[in-house]
Amino acid sequence: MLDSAEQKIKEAARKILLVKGFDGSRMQEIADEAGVNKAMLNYYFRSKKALFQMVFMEEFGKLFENMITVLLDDCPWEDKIKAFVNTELNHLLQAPQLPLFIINEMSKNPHLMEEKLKSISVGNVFEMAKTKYEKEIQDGKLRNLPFIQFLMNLQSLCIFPILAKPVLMQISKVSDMEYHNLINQRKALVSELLISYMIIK
Amino acid sequence: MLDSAEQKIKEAARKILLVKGFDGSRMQEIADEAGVNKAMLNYYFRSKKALFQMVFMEEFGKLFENMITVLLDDCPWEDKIKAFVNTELNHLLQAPQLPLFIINEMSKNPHLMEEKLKSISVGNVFEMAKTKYEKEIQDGKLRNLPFIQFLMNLQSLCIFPILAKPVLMQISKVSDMEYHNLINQRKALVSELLISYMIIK
DNA sequence: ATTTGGATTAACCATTTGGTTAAACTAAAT
DNA sequence: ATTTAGTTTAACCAAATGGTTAATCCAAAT
Repeated sequence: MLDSAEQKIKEAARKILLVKGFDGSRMQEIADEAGVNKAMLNYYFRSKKALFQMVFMEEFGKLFENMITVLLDDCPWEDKIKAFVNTELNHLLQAPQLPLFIINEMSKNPHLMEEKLKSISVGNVFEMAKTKYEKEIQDGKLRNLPFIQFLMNLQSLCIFPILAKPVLMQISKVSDMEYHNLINQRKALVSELLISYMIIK
Repeated sequence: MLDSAEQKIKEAARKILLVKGFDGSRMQEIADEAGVNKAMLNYYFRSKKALFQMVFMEEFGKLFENMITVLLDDCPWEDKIKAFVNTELNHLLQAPQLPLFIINEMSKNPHLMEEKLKSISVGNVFEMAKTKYEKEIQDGKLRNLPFIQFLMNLQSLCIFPILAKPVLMQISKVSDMEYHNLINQRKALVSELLISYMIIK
């Protein structure tokens, strides 16, 4: 059932936890949002921690789907960068709370997602992408930059402006809509910056 | 007095709040860390909120000192970028919890630092730096990129790898020391990336 | 020696919070 | 009609938490 109590709780928990985090969220608030009795949360999910971990795992998975898909695709790196930046920024514009949520909870408990990481075998994907990347370097098609640094650059330029939105909005005094436009502008700008630096012609 | 109760509380509060945030911190824990009775926190700082705001304002100021100093300096932009990246990354390596703390609490309450921002007149500094920047563009010395986008790139590349350390460490499987080295490597890499893109020769 | 005023403490309080439980409800199976 | 098993609810509980207060301490001023 799409509107079973369990589903309603899941969705309510996702909504509340993503915005307020573990410490900031209240079981009662989630129950209210779901429109069910508070005891139902414990009935279906045993504890606040278990409820949180369920939401965290699901959201954490989403964050990596995009990266994995694009990095393993077999198109030229120029296209790969463009595709990555576009899909990543589109995804983030629709779920802007996601990165702060992940980083926050990972900082509190770094081992939170070790199992999940293994289950989606991020390690393998990382290594495969790295191998492809290094092949291109040896072929003289990419600049000789450590893969991890390239990944940091890529993710930094996409994610940080979403993360730091409230800070950046205040210091640059732009409206919500203007900020949204700035992010859309970035799709082309970030691709251009990375490609001009990475691709050897 | 450097070790007056008030000072001890301040320092303990900074230490605890920076790591655990407002919701995650307990007054008792701060009191223990400071080695004073819990009632002293309310005696000197009225409430948890007031104590938090004091710490937040001070830390927030620190984050901008560097940016302001470097951006308003009158050296060539190539040097400016190098100086910015170096001092910023050095600062962040010593206080890695700072950006997450700021972004976190700003997301919860975007109006938290409006007054502080005015008191250090971030708006003015931003406009002055922007004017200088646009002058260089008109002189054909810098690429024609909106100032805010340049600032986003600069800050993203410096801050995000510090913010996302726990996530990046897990997916790339590097140790603490290796991560520290990666960040040190970035000082040159980030400067090079930005300079090669921005500076027109 | 006494007074004075800030600093410090232990005890206390009201509220919030995550979690439990026993009873009640419901719908399907017998 | 009765049983059964899962679902839902209200009431309850213990622990934690931010904050208050009255009493005490202490050093400097009188």
